Amino acid sequence: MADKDALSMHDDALAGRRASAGPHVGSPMGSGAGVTLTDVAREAGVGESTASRVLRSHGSFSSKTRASVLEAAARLGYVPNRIAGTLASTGSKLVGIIVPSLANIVFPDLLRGANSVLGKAGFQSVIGVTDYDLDGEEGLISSLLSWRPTGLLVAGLEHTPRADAMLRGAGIRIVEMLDTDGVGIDMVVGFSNREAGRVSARHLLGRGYRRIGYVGHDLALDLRAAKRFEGFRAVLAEAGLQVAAEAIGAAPSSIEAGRDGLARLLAQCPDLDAVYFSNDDMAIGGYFLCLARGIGIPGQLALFGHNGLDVARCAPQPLSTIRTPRVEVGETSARLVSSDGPPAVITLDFELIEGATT
Amino acid sequence: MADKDALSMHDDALAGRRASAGPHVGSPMGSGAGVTLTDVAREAGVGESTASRVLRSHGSFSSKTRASVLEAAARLGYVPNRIAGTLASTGSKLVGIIVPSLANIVFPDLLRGANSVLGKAGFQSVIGVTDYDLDGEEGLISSLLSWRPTGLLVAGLEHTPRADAMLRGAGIRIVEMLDTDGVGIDMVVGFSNREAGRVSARHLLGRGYRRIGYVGHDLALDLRAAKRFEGFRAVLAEAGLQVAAEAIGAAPSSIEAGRDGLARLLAQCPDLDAVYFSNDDMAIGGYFLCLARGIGIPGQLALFGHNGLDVARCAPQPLSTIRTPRVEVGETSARLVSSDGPPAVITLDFELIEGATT
DNA sequence: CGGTATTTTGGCAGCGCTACCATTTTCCAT
DNA sequence: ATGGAAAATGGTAGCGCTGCCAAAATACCG
Repeated sequence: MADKDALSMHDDALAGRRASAGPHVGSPMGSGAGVTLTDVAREAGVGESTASRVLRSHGSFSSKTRASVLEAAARLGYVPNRIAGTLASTGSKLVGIIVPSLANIVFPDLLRGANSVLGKAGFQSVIGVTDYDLDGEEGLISSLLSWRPTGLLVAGLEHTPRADAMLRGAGIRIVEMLDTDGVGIDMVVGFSNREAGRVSARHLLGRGYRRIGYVGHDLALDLRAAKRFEGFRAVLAEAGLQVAAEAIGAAPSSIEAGRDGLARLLAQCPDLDAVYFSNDDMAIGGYFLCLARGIGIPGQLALFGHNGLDVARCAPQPLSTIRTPRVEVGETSARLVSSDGPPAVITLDFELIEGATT
Repeated sequence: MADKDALSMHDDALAGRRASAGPHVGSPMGSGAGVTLTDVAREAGVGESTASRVLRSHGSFSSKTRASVLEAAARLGYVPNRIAGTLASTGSKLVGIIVPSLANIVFPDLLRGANSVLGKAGFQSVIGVTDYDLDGEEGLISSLLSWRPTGLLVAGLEHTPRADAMLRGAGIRIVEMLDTDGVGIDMVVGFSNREAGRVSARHLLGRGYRRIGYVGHDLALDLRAAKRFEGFRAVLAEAGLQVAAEAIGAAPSSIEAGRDGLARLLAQCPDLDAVYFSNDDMAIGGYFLCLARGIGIPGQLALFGHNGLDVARCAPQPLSTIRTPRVEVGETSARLVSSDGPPAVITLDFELIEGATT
């Protein structure tokens, strides 16, 4: 860290990374806030546009000029004003990301994938959290749009009519993530939750389980979990079966909700031989309940989750579940958001993990 | 068919959303993108500044004017351009948040707290992830600063000299989070990790454990974990003891790393009576190992973590740990970032949770 | 009803930067 | 040298909005 130019605009594409001009750091007084391009240009004895070109490594300039501009910028502690830059140019180098929650690791995973790719491409992520509220999402969309982002990544395909209209009319790339069961606005990156539910059901049926229960969280809010459950029941129905009992909590998914949900389910219907959970958090809760009560897994009761979290993979008995490519969805979405191809739907594969709980 | 309810309700919701993709909303052509305040003003038959005042509910205007401006804006699908607004005014309504990682739920928790408070106050969060790299942090700081945020929230007190200089010189509110063991730049919100380590050690000693091991992750990167360990060892030293053995992995913390770390630790030193983990993820990994191997907890081996995660609280034997106020730190930081008081250090309490593993 | 408060309103100058264009300088081949 | 192409450079018009100020409309008072 000893030797980058103070300018350090972070975009590595910029020239000047190796200029190593400044003898020291810290600007003379106050700081770089307030130092404008005009100041730098004057200090370097060049025109404004020349300074701008150098700082952005865009266009041509002599290496002499380059050096003096960089030196002046470093000495003054110049920090470019991207707000002004964005207004003057076109693309904003901002990408909005909207997720329903940050409490479930699934979404931070998504963010992580997206942010890492975006960062490398010189974009900044602006986030919005809807708390699973579509009206809240509508507000966030309008709010994010006002920053004139290059594109918007949104979890889910369902939106209010107004949100839908805003997204369509925004004139920017929209990527809807994590769900391919439906019609997208522009780009869609994800997997089929319905199919995941189907695969889960087939797995349980294939293992011979017949008295199957379901433990889930609020389905009116988590539309993707609802689609999984739908696919799950469809397969059961094809086999002439149905879910023997279900416990659906009103709270968001959590380990505790899974534990309590399974307790209620068993109270209501003690002779189940397998339980499908809305996701791994819930399933781990169920698993903990079984451990606590000495319920044999999978002999007495089989457990199946969804997502493929670390905690599920590392449990004494690895949880049978479906690993979803959350980080990859984020990465792919980020890659697409600045592309200019035609609208597309990208379906990524999920993976059935045959753990030790089925 | 008894279970049809949940789904049908869900189906309706989906159908409704999809069906009513609005007849209007959004301008005749293209869309709201491109519609400027000037357009709205012209359409409403008022001056630009009047339209601006109405749309911001700032200043005075007749209710008649208000109605026509609002109507025009709605009809044209006007979306204000905050970039231009920010450039023209002063405050940016953007707040930068820098965290080392998104893979550990601790930081999403922090983000969640901060973002929820910020959102309510009309701010947008712009995030940066350093991957525990201080040089990366430096780049992110400079990058975020270029968006002229109202303030910056940063996890941790340690920065490169250059980053430190940039933060001091930025002329905006800086809040350093999650650590009060050191000197801050402006505001600090967090708790003492060193003290948390001390409290943890005292707890173990108080329960009579004497042969204590440590399982941690890369301490050169996670400075806060290092401070905890330091406090922990200090108390042991005061009691004339020292850590009997330690296993420190090079990878970031994870359940798997905790499991493997404990395995190595036990291989190397089988007669421990307690283990202190760098955090709950690691501790849960250790717990799982004990379950798998049939190691009695806490009889044979006691486990102690840090953070107070859900998974630790809900385990069959709740983990003994320290609950840290992560969300609160985020909330408090967000509240402070737009304040104008003098610099301050706010120390929040952590809580010792006497679980069943010690 | 005149005259002074008060409320509304519109014009316009930037905010800091980039894009475009015109100009100047440098570089070559002749 | 000498014209012409290429490289460098500087001037300047906005980008869309807000803040300031003066002008216009309305309200109020005796």
